[in-house]
Amino acid sequence: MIEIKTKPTPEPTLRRLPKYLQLLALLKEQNIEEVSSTVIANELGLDPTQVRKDIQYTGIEGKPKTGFITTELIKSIRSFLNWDNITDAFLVGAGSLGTAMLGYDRFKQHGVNFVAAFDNDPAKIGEFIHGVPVLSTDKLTNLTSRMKVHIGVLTVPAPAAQALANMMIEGGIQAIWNFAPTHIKVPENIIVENAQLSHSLAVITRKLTEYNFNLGDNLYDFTI
Amino acid sequence: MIEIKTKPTPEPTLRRLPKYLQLLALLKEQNIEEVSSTVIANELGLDPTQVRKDIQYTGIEGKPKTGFITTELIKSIRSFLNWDNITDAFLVGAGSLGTAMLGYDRFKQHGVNFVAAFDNDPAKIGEFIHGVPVLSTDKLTNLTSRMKVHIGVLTVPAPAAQALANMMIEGGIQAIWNFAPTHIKVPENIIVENAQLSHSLAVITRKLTEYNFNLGDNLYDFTI
DNA sequence: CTTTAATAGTGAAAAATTTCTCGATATGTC
DNA sequence: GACATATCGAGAAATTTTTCACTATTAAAG
Repeated sequence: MIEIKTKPTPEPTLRRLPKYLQLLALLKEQNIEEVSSTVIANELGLDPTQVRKDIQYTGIEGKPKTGFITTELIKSIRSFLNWDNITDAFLVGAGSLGTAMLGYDRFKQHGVNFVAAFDNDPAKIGEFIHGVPVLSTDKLTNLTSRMKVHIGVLTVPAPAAQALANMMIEGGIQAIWNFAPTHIKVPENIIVENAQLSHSLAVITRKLTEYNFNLGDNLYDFTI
Repeated sequence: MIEIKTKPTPEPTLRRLPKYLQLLALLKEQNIEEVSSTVIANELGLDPTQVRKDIQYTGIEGKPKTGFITTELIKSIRSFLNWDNITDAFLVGAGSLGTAMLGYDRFKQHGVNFVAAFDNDPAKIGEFIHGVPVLSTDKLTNLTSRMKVHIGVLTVPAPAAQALANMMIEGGIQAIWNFAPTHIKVPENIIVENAQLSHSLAVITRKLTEYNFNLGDNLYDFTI
């Protein structure tokens, strides 16, 4: 008996893979046909071994001395992330952030296709935003299950977030991309990816403080 | 001689601290005066020790059996993140995402104050978006240095990102919050926080794939 | 054809982060 | 006032992630 256990991919790796894609797109534009981990690492300020290990997760093999074929590497990463298939998604909350996201062309390159947006504002319901129909949140649960949508993007104010998340979960959603500035509680089997601005901002504001405190170095020595 | 070396705060900790603030705001609303690491951990699905260690970075002390005083804990975290001071910031790129960010009230709670936006679209220059004046990107370098602005938010298309980042750096910017879907190269002493949607999306789409592949468990055994 | 240089791939080491264990202390109860 | 209980704080252990060291392979130069 052979037992194969698939380890989940480390999250840090998943967050770096799109960076490689961004760079690879530039290289492809310049008709650079081969690329090595070393080049990617130098370009992005990372360690070459780390890049190589990240790439290995996607299953592609490189050749010593030359590295990887640019177009194949792109394919491999995109396929690994499932960005070469179209996945339907709902957007919940058609405010300014939600509207910006509906108009964000780039999602198409990542396989995300917004089939409907939901809002509770009667003025918005029935309208189309960037070609996507805005529906009443009343229909959220029902449509999630009927259309078998697996990704829900939550761009609503904090107080509304949990209830709307629950509705999607009831409808069988598998993953919630949470932009609402609040924590949402979900069953274990639901994937939640938090994309709150504040999380990211905290890194900046604290690092700025530490940086200015330490005057350009992470070490601050003083003598008494 | 006593030598004190300040270690930088781990990034994972910085990203969790705002989560605690979100929860603490809810507890405060409910007039809950004391809160323990255990409660926070349970509420957010984290480990109590981890919560305690994160909180310790902010310098506050708790009491056995009861925990922390809610309002003081909020103060401590906010102060640690420097969210109790107002920091001026520039927004570069007044597109739909940029506009959404200028209208995002919540930044005031985090001490971020947009003093100007920059764009190269003549139709936008001279206008005000959510009360913030839109200026020509020609003035970016000069104003960054004259106004001593330390945070620049980059919400432009990929091809424009590097040049505009360079202009801010030339003007003496210290931190760039990069929403442009591309990597930007900066000198070592500049803080770059990448907030690209694609990084976050990759986690979702891959996890969905792994989840569906493994049918609800991270282990998939089969026998030959 | 041999030598040199660059890189993939692998396993080990190191570093960072998370989780566990335990003693000390505060709160409330019998 | 003694006792049970919950939590903090600190150090140790475990886990995860990154980096290092080495071998094998390929391409190109001499």
